[in-house]
Amino acid sequence: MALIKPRSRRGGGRPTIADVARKAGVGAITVSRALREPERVSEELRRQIQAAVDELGYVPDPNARALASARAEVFGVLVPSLTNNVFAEVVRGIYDSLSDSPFRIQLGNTHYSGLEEERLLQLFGSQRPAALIVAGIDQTPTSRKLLENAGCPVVQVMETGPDPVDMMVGFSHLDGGRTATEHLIEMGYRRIGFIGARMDPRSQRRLAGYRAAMEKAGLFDPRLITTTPLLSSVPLGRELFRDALAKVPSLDGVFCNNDDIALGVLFECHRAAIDVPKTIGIVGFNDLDMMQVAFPSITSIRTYRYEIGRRAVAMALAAIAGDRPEQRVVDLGFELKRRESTAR
Amino acid sequence: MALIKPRSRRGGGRPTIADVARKAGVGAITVSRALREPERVSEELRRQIQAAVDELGYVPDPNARALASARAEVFGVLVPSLTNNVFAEVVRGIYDSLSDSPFRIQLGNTHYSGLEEERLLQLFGSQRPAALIVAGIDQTPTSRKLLENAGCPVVQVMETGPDPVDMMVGFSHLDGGRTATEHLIEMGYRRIGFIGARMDPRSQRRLAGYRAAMEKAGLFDPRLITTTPLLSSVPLGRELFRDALAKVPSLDGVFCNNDDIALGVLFECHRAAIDVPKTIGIVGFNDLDMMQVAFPSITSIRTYRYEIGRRAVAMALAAIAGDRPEQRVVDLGFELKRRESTAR
DNA sequence: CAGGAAAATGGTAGCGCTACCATTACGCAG
DNA sequence: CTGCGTAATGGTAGCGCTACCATTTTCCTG
Repeated sequence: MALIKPRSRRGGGRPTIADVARKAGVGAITVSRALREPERVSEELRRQIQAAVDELGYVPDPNARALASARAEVFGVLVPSLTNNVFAEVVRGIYDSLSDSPFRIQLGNTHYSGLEEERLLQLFGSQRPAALIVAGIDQTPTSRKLLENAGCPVVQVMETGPDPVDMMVGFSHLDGGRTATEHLIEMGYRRIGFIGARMDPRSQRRLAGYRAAMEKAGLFDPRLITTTPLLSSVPLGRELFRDALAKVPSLDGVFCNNDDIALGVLFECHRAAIDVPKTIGIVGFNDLDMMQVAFPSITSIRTYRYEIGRRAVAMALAAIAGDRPEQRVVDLGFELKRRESTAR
Repeated sequence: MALIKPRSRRGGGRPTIADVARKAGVGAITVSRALREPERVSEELRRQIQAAVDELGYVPDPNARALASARAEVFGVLVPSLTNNVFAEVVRGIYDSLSDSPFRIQLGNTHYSGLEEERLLQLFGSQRPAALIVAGIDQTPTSRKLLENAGCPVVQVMETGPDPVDMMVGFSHLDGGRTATEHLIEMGYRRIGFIGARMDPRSQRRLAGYRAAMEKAGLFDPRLITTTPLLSSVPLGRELFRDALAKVPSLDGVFCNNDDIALGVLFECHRAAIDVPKTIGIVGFNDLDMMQVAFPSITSIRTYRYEIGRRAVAMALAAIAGDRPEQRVVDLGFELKRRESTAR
């Protein structure tokens, strides 16, 4: 009956780095190094240690690691919505880019609320993340300060702008809105409405692009604009279009703030037997894959959401590795996809 | 020139619990308690401590907390896809239910891969999460063992089944598939196809439900089934429908494995001038909100994804609090939404 | 008013890991 | 053979917090 030191009362008896070290006959620190910087440990010890790790089924405790190194292997990601396909794609890009790395992802949903964003930033910051990726460039002053003091690379995504906290990947929503509207004008539409839900800052800028194009063509009329603070959806698109049409019966085109709205408009046109594109032209935004198979297919502004996510991670990873990219603001652009819904 | 102990070289100089304790004139442990179990600290000290916390801007370090208590305030969530609206809704339910709690969420994307699931479970487990929520009930033996040994409440979501690891919230996909198919039969359709992409276990069970209904009615014909391992999408729905129709020109109805596919079918019908519901009846699955505004509106099986997420969290929270619910398997059911696409 | 339970507070000793600074081993120039 | 730079390894001391076990104070009961 040996007097063995009892297994620690707390940690649930999982093997620790000390167990591995004992089994491999080396110091704990060497195990730590073998795991994190293998090139600094001799070939032989590395093998021994690996064997011990496998045999014991050792998995490092990320919490202990984070505490000791004052750095968690976590990417904090903040988006305003989880169900909106646009952000889901960005998030997917982020996940795919990080799946082979040691980094975990901490995803936060701000619900389009600045206050919520501050709360989450505070929470995420307390973990000492390796990097932060946040959607949008319109942080509150408090949030901005939080980002600046985060002590890690920060990437603002979805949009580009003049004053990055650190890095940015996105495109110009204003230009997107203008391009969409100019296309409608070019195709001969005149009484072109803007329909948008959930007018977040990006939507506001698309609207500004719409307005710029309309004013330049001498077609602007505030009555052509229909918006709501409600969350965007296909049914809502249908409702808003009916409102818009009731307000301006001479409407002959719509630039929809996103594809959900556009689809709602299309369905209402079918239902009301309004000819698309003859009577009404429709342009969406984001180019969800259903746009190209809709009947008629819907013209839309293609955006590179997935790529934004990938790029953001690539830039953050580079910054973590020490080489700050010289190009701190990356504009991924967009592309107008001309389709049947505007082919008058 | 006092010999003040230098600010720790590591932790970046943020205030710690000791700083708060000093400022409030109490012991560190009392601060810890005031923050976690306020009712165990006297009114007065609580106020003093709160004041110190506010003044210093103290935020507890979750890593240190997790290490000391061998328990991280983290919910691990594993889903096969981030962009599929179905899982996005479940995840949204989880986030909304947890937003006012101290728990963070660790979201993992398995890409429908058992291996990836094992990897993530291993990773998540190493953090000692407070609870695990995983999609599906068909874990590999390794994953199942990992879940059983996680040492925390586990909720399997999306489906119900006979043998929960711990708890379950979902519904019967087999019954859903059967109900959808029976509806088509009842409405007078006879050559009813099944169209499905990404045949994960849930899709397989919907197919089984379809098959059961068809066989019972003496209508089953394997040529009516069209599937692909590709990821589901609206364009793919269109493709598959064309394939199905080429294979079986007499097709007069389709049960689509999900609403994306159904929408693709509808668009193709428009394009090919096939009358819905006269010539072809369409039923979808999940009842995305666009189904009710499509033209014609599409019959679908309504599922309660958001509610599944909420319920899963509620059950996990209850288990954490110590009261294991006696009902460990919760069936949230589904509802057939009859619409124009089957109103022959 | 003693006795004892309960409430309120604090001290100590880690949790499992890594930063920092030795220490040792080795090779090679002088 | 000495001296010294470099590579490889290890020991020590925390990281910031909480579990565990005192200790003190308060308040009841008989």
